[in-house]
Amino acid sequence: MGRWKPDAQGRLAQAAMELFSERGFEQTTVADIAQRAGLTERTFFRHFSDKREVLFPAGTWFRDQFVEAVTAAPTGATPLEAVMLAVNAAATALERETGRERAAMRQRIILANPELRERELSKMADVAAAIAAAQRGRGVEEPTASLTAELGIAAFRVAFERWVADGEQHSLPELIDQSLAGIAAAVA
Amino acid sequence: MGRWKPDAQGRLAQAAMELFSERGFEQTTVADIAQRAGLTERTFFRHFSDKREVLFPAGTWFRDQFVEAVTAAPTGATPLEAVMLAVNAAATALERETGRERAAMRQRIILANPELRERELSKMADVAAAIAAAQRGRGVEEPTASLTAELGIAAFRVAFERWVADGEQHSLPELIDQSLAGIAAAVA
DNA sequence: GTCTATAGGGCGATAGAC
DNA sequence: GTCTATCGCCCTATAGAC
Repeated sequence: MGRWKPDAQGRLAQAAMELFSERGFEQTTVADIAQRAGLTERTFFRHFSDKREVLFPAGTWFRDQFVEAVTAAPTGATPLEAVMLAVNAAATALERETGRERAAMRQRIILANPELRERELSKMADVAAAIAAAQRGRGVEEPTASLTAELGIAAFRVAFERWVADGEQHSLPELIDQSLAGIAAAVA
Repeated sequence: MGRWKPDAQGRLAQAAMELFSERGFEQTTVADIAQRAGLTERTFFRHFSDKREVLFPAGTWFRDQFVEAVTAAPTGATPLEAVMLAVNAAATALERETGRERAAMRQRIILANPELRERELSKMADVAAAIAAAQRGRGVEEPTASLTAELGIAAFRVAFERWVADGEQHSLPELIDQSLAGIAAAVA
């Protein structure tokens, strides 16, 4: 046994989720979170650059799912096909690793607060930029690289919102397919 | 002449743009902005809910350009056509009312700071949500309403970034057309 | 207009792990 | 010895309360 209890970051993230659910993001101070995790305020800021970031402890994991799938797409795949593969891969990984219940709880917290909504949008924009860069790495030129990346993120966003809605029965990859089909139908 | 100099909000916005350009967003305090505008810190927060908002003094004007154009689209127009009309109308209005130079300066400030980038993304997400609502008002069903809205915003975003880039010669509506054509080509 | 709580950064001290 | 996680205390600016 070390001097400190293990996984300080995980305990902070867990405590934050609980407190944000119980009394809301605004009504929870960083000191509250740290206290519940058995740590101090100062330590919180060593693990997370700001209070919102505690809801995104996965770092670049999510973004990496997209980037790796784009990079691994067959050489013959069109730019849009590469993005479609990536969105599907990321959706499958998210459903497997996080699960619908936890994703829905996290989404409820985020939607309840404008600051958290902003941070979520920022993370998705980072993903879009990373996808565009990966596309350029496969030889796709601008503006196609950015446009297909934005298209993929748009499809993901719409599918995700439906996935976490009450009463939704379909799996995330199924909803992604519906999103992508909807885009194709709208443009046709 | 009234008791106060006119257009307090405009003076605050102008002072903020200058100071953010000169020394950056972080290095500028609200007190600095208020002082340059000849007002107090307290007055700043009566006009803008937070420090970032001073870069978005137009309120809902920008969003309204999209919504009005979607609502005014001919009944026969497809969902995507309605969005295309709206994006073009908003681009034309922006180029006319703001101009490329001022838009580019504002964009430089925003890109230099993550907090401002987040706020910008949030505003664009508000526009997308408003477009989707206007589409539903025309009888377009989900998820098509949201997907076409996201598509339009994606086209606008990519075109806008090119427009404010150094050395760009095309007008914003021209770049919008290229974006929309790029989407059609990628999906075809 | 004044007062105050909280976010969040700077810096140094501490005490394990190695 | 070095490295790293934790804590303590100081500070300022934001932003909301009164």
